[in-house]
Amino acid sequence: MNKVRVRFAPSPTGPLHIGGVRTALYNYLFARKHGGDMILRIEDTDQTRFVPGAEAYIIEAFAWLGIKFDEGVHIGGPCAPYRQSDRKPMYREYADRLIADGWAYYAFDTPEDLDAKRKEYEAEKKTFQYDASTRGMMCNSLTLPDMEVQQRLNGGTPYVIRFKFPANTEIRVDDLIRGEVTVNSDLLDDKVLFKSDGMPTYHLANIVDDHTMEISHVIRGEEWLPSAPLHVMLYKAFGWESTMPQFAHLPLLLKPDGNGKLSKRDGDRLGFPVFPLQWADPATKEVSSGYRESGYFPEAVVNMLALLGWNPGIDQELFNIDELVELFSLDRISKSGAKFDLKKAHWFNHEYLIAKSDEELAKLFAEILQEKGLSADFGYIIEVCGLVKDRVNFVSEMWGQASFFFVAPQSYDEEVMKKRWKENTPDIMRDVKSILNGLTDFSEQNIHDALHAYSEEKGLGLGQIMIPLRIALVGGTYGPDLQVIAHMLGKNEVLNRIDKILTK
RNA sequence: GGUCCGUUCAUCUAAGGGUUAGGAUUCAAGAUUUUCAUUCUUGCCAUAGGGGUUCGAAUCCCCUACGGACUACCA
Repeated sequence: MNKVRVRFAPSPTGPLHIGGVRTALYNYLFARKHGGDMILRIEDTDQTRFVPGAEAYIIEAFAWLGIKFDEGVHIGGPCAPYRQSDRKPMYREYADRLIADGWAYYAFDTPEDLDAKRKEYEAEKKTFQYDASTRGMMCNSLTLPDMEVQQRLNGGTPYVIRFKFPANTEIRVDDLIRGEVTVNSDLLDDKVLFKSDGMPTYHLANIVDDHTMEISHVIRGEEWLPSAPLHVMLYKAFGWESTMPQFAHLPLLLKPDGNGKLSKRDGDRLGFPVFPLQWADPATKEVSSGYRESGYFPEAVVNMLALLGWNPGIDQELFNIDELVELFSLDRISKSGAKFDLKKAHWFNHEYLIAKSDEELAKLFAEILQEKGLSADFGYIIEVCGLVKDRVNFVSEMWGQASFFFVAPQSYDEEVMKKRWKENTPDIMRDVKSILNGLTDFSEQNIHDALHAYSEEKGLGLGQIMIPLRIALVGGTYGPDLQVIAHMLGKNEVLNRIDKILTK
């Protein structure tokens, strides 16, 4: 087998969609698994859809995710340039070659002509297709006398170059995921390969680039399956059949609710990111959320994405990227589309969060504290993180679980107060205050022993003591062990907080 | 409309003709926790429908239904 070389080839028309990220990930895993190369190529043949910043966004997104390329626009390589607009001069000769060999022809039909034709057909409830059955009545180098064609070409009349599909031919695409797909050429239209603006279309540029870059496997989304026969025919037309890459068309990522392909709007509508990084549309200023900014760990996103449409066939679900590389294989990719599951995405992030060290989390949490204008001993923050990490899915949720470690509660959960703050509670709290005040060593053990002794002495249920005390210290009935909290806050703070709730 | 692809619990999926159809997430219950969460245990929940082939079908074939993609001088 030749060396594995795969590419991810996005269009810089906006932020990278999470489905595209998955496609890139599968390419990456496949390349690593087989010791091959992973290439980042930018397909910007449509100048009208170019969005500034999109290319940089794509590169930054992969850097964040830890998906590394061996060659590409950002790092160069033996097949440079890797941006199709920079490769523009080389495509023309390939189009000419196709024409010379009778695989393509010039077409002079204007967009208006084509539009009119389509309308005409539509009126008869038919669909117009530029193909073997209709090209004879259109304005092209097949119907015009050679001289006129030359005149038009020389005179600067706009034209496109179309692929000339042979009539009634079965075209077979061998897909690594779907098996054999056969289509009759009569169903395909004479696709434009070269546009009137001098740029190739995706189809031409793609095949030329994949060939010259010696791509061995084309792993891309299922939306490309319908044009795969054209691509196969192009390889044939160029005489590159023997080195044609193998195809693998990935199932689509679907909306979590209802049906259809996951789209940009779904994210905002359903509250989850569709993009790896936050993106502000330069034209509309509209901001779309990103996984990074939402607090997802890149490893969690990679793990989750890897399992959306592929699985290793074992019960394990948590894998780091090296394990994924080790286990990955194209034949375990499923054929049907996968719906994004927000809850499971949260779970993945939770698993990666609790696997992190308290210190790592403390670094992240310290940033949040800083934003709130709070500071604390780093050792203390580490301890807090250790206490609350298994209760959250995101670092950003830690504040909600741990604010009382840094500031006294500003309010008390009313519902809990109503239920738990009884008539005799103030008296109990006063007792508790003086008991705690009497402790010289404010250790967890001492606090525990003192409160238990008090409970027995007075014949009070622990709940009557501990829950009000918890409300005083925390603000509600949640949080880690109360003795631990009290110890960490320190005697003065504990006494102050009891005072505060008593005088409220 | 046409072409192509697809269809196992709510969701991601396992089971490459023979299992009580397995796991994970979600949800629910119980245990633990003086709180909340964690954790543990348990439970609920699926082969789209109909025909074949076969001793035997989630698995192979056909039809139907449903879903999706594509159908641009966009990728």
